[in-house]
Amino acid sequence: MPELPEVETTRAGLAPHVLGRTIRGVVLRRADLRWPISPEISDVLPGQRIEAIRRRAKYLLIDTDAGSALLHLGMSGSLRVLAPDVPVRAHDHVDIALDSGRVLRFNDPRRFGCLLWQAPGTTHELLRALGPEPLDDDFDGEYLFRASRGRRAPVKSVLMDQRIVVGVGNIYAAEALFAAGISPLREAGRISRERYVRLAAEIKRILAYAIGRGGTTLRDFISPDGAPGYFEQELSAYGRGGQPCPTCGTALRQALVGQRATVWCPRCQR
DNA sequence: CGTATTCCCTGCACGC
DNA sequence: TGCGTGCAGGGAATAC
Repeated sequence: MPELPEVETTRAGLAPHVLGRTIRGVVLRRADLRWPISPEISDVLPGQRIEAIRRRAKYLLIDTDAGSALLHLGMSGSLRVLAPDVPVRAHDHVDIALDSGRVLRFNDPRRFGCLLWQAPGTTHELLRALGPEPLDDDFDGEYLFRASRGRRAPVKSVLMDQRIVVGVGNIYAAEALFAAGISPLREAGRISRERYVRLAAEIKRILAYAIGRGGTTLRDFISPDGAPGYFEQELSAYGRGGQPCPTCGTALRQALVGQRATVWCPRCQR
């Protein structure tokens, strides 16, 4: 389940292997992902040089002068740089062969991911309405406070709304709310500026920490075992429903919020 | 407009 | 052992 930290570590791990490389060819084994893979991936990419690899929200952008590949890992996607003779496995949908002799391979069992095309100088429709990056300076408590005025939805749903802020998925929403002492059920429009300042700070802290951890697991990006793990041991709330709160020992509660499994401490989070 | 719900897909953890 | 069932989840699409 790639969340923002996993996407960022993927970007950073790929960069030294793909920057400045020319694409030799593309092999498409299966095109029906979330949406059909754009034809430009096969038709335009070969022969192009990779000028940059960027991240926006949980999307990766691989830039060339002819346009950009826009890729989302969905819930189960992974990108690895491999020697050309590494056998193809189940769900290896796309290979992008590089002039280094290596292959950039996209695997996605559940096919919730996508691989689309963004023309030069344009912004893809999927990226247009996105909110700020949580680690950028324009995202802070004051911003969250203003963006949430009048919103009656639970704060967790608002945090996970990509138009408000990108890249805060189920895991990190749960962890940040726990760290900030805010109940995920609380009406977003009724939370004080002060508490949003704390929440924004916790979001930044936890994401930055996870990116730092991801970086260490991804050092060996070429190995077949390149999948980044989360710091599962270190999660305080996510996936721990029924277990004692790490702070006060009260049993953590679990319920659906916006159709997402949600865990919180009824004592520490108000 | 904001909010709630549904759906896409496969692997895995269960229980019998 | 093997099957069926339910769940997980990002986020667009749809329904209110």
